[in-house]
Amino acid sequence: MIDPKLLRGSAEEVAGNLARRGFDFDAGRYLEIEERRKALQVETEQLQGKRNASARQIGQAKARGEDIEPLLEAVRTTGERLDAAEAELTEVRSALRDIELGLPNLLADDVPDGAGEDDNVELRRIGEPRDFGFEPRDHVELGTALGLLDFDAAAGMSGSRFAVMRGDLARLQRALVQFMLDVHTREHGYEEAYVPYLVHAEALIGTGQLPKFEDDQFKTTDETPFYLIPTAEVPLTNLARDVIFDAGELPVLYTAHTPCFRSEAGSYGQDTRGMIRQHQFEKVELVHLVTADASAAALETLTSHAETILERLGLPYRVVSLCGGDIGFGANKTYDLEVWLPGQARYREISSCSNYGDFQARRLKARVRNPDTGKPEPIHTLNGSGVAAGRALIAVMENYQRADGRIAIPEVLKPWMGGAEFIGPSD
RNA sequence: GGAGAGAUGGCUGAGUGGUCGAAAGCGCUCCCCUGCUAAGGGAGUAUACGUUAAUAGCGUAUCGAGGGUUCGAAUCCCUCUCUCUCCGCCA
Repeated sequence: MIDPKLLRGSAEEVAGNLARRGFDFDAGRYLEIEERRKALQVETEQLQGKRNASARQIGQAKARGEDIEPLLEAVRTTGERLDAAEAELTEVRSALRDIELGLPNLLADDVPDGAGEDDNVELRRIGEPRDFGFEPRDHVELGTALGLLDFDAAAGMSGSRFAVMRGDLARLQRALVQFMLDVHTREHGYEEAYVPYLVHAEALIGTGQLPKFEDDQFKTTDETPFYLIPTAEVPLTNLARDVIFDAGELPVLYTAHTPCFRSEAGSYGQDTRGMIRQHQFEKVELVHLVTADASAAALETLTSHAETILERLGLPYRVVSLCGGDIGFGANKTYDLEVWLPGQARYREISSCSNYGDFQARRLKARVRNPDTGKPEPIHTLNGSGVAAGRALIAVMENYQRADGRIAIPEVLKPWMGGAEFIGPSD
C-alpha cells in the first residue's frame, strides 16, 4: 500500500511514477473521493463529540435526580444525523481502500524503463555455459530416460503441470534444499522457520497477492477459505504482522523451505513441457525485515545470498534488473537471477529478489519504533528465492548431464547423496 | 467432533450501563533526594485517524473481531475467531 499521505499530497506525482509500469491511476477521481472522506469524517466526529457531551450531561443530570426528558429531546436528531454520516463514511472509506489496495508499489528511481521482459537490463553474467561436445538434452529427456521423472503418473492423479520424481532424482532435490538451507542459516545468518502452507486471505492481502491476483491462487471451499501459499514469502513476511520492533531488533532474516502452489491461470501454452512451470514446486525463500534506510543495501545483500547458491552449484547465471513494465505488483525494485538451461539454450528465472519498501509493511502493520521520535514507522520488507529448488534441480540435471545420459552430482551436494558421483545406472 | 472456562494497556490484574482510554502493581523513561550501591519522593509511559507548521494542543475511535440494544456499552444481547481444561478421534 502506498503511503496515504503521499497519495493525498502528491497524487499526480504518484500517477506519473505508476505510469512507468503501464499502470493508469486516476488521481483526480481518487482526490475527489478523498475530499469527500475528509468532509464526512469531520462531520461524523463532530456529531460524535456532540453526542458524547450530551450523554455526559444526561448522566450528570440523572445523578442529581433531575428530569432528563428535555435533554433526551435535544439529542434525538443528533443520533439520526450521525447514523447517516457514519454509513456514508463507511462506504467512502471502503471505496478508498479498494483503490489503495489495487495500486501497485512506486518504482525505485533506478528501475530501468521499459514495457516488458525484453526491456530488462542485464547487469552481469557469472560463469560460462559449458561446451558439452554433444547435443545437450533437456531435463525431461534426461529424467524420463533414467526412469526417475514421470509426468504420466502425475497426470493420472492430478492432471497437467505436476510431476512425480523418484529415487535419486527426488533425493537430489532434497539435497538441494538441505544445501541451500544450511548455507543461509550457517553462513548468511538467517533463522530457519517452519510455517503454515495454508493461510487466510488476510495474510495474502498483507503481502500483496490479494485482492488483485485471486485467480493465481489455489483456495479451499470453506466458508472462510484457506489459500495454498504461492510462496513462503507469505507466511514469513506475515510473521511481522502487527509487530512493533525495537530498532535494535532489526534486521530480521528468515528463511524457509516450503512447497509453493500456483494455479498458473493465464499461462496456458507457456512452458507446458517439463517442470519449468508447475502447480506445485519446492522453494527456499529468503525474507529480510529492515529499517527504511537499510532496504536498498539489503536488496544487494539478499541477491548476493541467492547468487552464492548458484555459484557453489557451479551453475552459469546472469543478473537482470527488471524494467518498470515487468516488475511485480508490490516491488519497488527487482533483480532476477536467471540460470543457464542447456536444454533450452537460454537463461531462465530461478530467483527473483525484490525490495518491497514499506508497501507490505503498511498492509501488515509491521513497524519499528523510531529511536529519535519514539514513534512507530513502517519497516521495509524484502524477499527473494534462495533459490527455487525445482528449477535448480532442472538446472543441475541439464548442466551436469553426461554424454551417456547420467547426471554428475555437484560437489557441494555430495554430502546429501551418500557421496555418489552421478545419478544413473552404475556400470 | 462434544462439554465447560476465558480474551482488558509492555506484563500481571481490577472493573456488570454514565466524567473509564480504563484502578492498582510490575516494568520502562525523566526529574528530585541520597558521597558508591540499596532505599525513598515526583512526573510521565498505547495505537490510529482528523485538525495543525508541530512528534504542541484539541477532537474522534479502539478493552479479541463484527453486528445489535441505549441519550450513553469494557460492562447487556447476537454471531464469529482464538486460547485454556476435560472427553472423543488421530500422525
